[in-house]
Amino acid sequence: MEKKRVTIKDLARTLGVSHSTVSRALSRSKAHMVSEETRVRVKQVAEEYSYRPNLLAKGFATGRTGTLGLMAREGYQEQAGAQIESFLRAADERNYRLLVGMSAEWDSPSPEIDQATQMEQFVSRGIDGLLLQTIGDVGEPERIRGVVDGRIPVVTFNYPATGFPGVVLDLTAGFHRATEHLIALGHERIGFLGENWDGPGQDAARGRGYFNAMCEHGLHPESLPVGRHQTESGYRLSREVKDRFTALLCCSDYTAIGVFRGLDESGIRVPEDVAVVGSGDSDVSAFVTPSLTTQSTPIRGIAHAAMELMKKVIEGREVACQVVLSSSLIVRESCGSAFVDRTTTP
Amino acid sequence: MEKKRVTIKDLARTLGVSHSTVSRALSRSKAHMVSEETRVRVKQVAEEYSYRPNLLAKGFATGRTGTLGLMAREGYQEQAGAQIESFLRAADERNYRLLVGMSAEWDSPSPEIDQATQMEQFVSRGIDGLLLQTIGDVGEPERIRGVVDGRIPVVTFNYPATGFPGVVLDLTAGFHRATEHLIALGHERIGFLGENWDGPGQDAARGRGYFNAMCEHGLHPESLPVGRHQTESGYRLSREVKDRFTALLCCSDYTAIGVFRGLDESGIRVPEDVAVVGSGDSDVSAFVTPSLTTQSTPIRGIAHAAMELMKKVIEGREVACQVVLSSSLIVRESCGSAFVDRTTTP
DNA sequence: TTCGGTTTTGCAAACGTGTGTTATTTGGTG
DNA sequence: CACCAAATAACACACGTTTGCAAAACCGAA
Repeated sequence: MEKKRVTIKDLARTLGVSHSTVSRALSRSKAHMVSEETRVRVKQVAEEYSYRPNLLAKGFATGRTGTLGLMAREGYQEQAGAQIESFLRAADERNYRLLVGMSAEWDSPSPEIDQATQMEQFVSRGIDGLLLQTIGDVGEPERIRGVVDGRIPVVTFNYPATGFPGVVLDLTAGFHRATEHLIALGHERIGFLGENWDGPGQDAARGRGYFNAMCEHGLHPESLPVGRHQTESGYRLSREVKDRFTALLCCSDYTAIGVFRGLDESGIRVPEDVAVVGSGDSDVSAFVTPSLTTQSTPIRGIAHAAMELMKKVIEGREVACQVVLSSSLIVRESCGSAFVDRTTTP
Repeated sequence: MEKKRVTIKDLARTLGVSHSTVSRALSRSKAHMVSEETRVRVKQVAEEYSYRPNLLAKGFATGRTGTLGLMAREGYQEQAGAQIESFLRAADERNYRLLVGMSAEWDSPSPEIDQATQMEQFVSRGIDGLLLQTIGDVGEPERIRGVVDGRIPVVTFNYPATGFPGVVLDLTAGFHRATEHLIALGHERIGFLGENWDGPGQDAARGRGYFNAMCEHGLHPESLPVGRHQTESGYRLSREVKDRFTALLCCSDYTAIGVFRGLDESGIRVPEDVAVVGSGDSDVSAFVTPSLTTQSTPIRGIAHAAMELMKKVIEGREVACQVVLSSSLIVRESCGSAFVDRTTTP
């Protein structure tokens, strides 16, 4: 262990030139050209000695590291992972490495480093930009500013933060559409399994779509807060509400699967007795029984859009625009298809 | 943008001391103590000017960065993400940051950077150690050695690589047990949905357990290779094999869910007609109908074990041991429980 | 040959921090 | 007061790379 790596100076010595020449030969700087002859000579020797630049030193000297920070939020067990995966791919394709952090929100078992500290560490490590999963709570933009302080570009995703460029999925419109879909099918008692719509977060964004659609049709909206473990929460809630609703909107496909189970155990059929809508269009949603009508959330699209935005911001071609991606409703079996009269008050 | 950060020299200037004194005051080096008085003075001024050390420079100077590299394998859509998440937590708890990379295996849409290049970039960026998801193919240890060359500690997970310390889950024993469970329930025609058992990879490790158990009971093992998208593959395969088997072992819970759907559409009931076993014990597995008998794969345990091992290796207290974690079988509904005579040849 | 201009190369400083060596101060004791 | 040891601070260099500036080499033309 601890073998010494070949440096630019080593190459210079064996080549009999100065180390600055070697540096220039390897990194095609426009000013101060190096002759074609020495360039090939340098490259050949570098290859021969299998020279690998010390990117730490390089970043230190230039101020750019080719590394981006990704701060994700914990919470959605499966989704968070898939999202990180998408970002990894998107970054990779643009030749960026990713320093990944995740801030715990709920039941953190040990005293972990808080988000601000983590972000500061990222900045101190010389990231070229920060991809930040926002949750849209009050004071969030100020908090970000406090840490980053305009030193490095930030691109947010999941929720807009005023003053920062970001990518946002129009969950509100998506759930508005989903709710109207249910209403068009004749449903009136429609429940929303998610946090209340006047708070921050993604669930609330969905909730507002639901809330608006309900109000527009003179229906009474009602939310049932979902806890940490989505599938289990869906199960539990569905057993609690039983026959109070003819349709349930879930903020995650996994919640919907929990609902399936809970209703099944109560002898309630989906979609005949109760319609269920999910969100996420995860791999399984097409294959559960009944297959799940769900709001698509294009996590790859988000990652790509965020990376493109980041590139623009780094190059100074963009300052604070919001890229809004729309989500579509994927209709499958879990809501039925025919119009059914479900009026209970004769 | 591009605001200048406060450096150690700035502090030294305002304090009227040398920068080395400031450095020593902030990083309690054992030799060359600094007086308690100046220490508090320095700390106070550092706080006042909200000094943040340049970790890039620090890493450059010391050779240690407090960053670990995590090279994951793409493939298991949901699982890869969850695994990264577990590692993030485990690293965070030990005050390490994570540079994460993921190597594409199958249908990479664009010419991405290959694994070796990525690993070299990680090393060049000065990681203190590499957490490497191995797949156990031939020549893997040599390839790793070629890149890392004994310069930084490596801890593998998922599959042993000779010469490297690692954490491995005993999938073989797990599937051996699962197979025996099915045999004990009276099954004889048991199919394995996964790559063949003589190849590399996790599926094969599971397959060997299946293979051995079958042979030990004089039964004929058969594998059906699963493609990229697990849920869909489970669906497709289950429709192809129809009534050739009375039990199916899946390498992922999601494959099992696909199987559920496929069998259901063919009018085959689970578990009455066909028993199904999954792997992963994902959140949904307890809530699908029927709930899934599955092999637990403690991804958090793997992450924690790998991090503990990494710490030991970095400190030089360990060289090349393999930590073997065992997986248990979680029995639920999808295999039935009573012994049923399923002999078809009268 | 000498000159001017262009291309190529070398020198040296800089980036921020850590640390070995040396110089200074401090404090106690004879 | 003088002296020595211990504690503390300063000086200087190192880490590997980039880059502005100056020097050198080259080349063609007067």
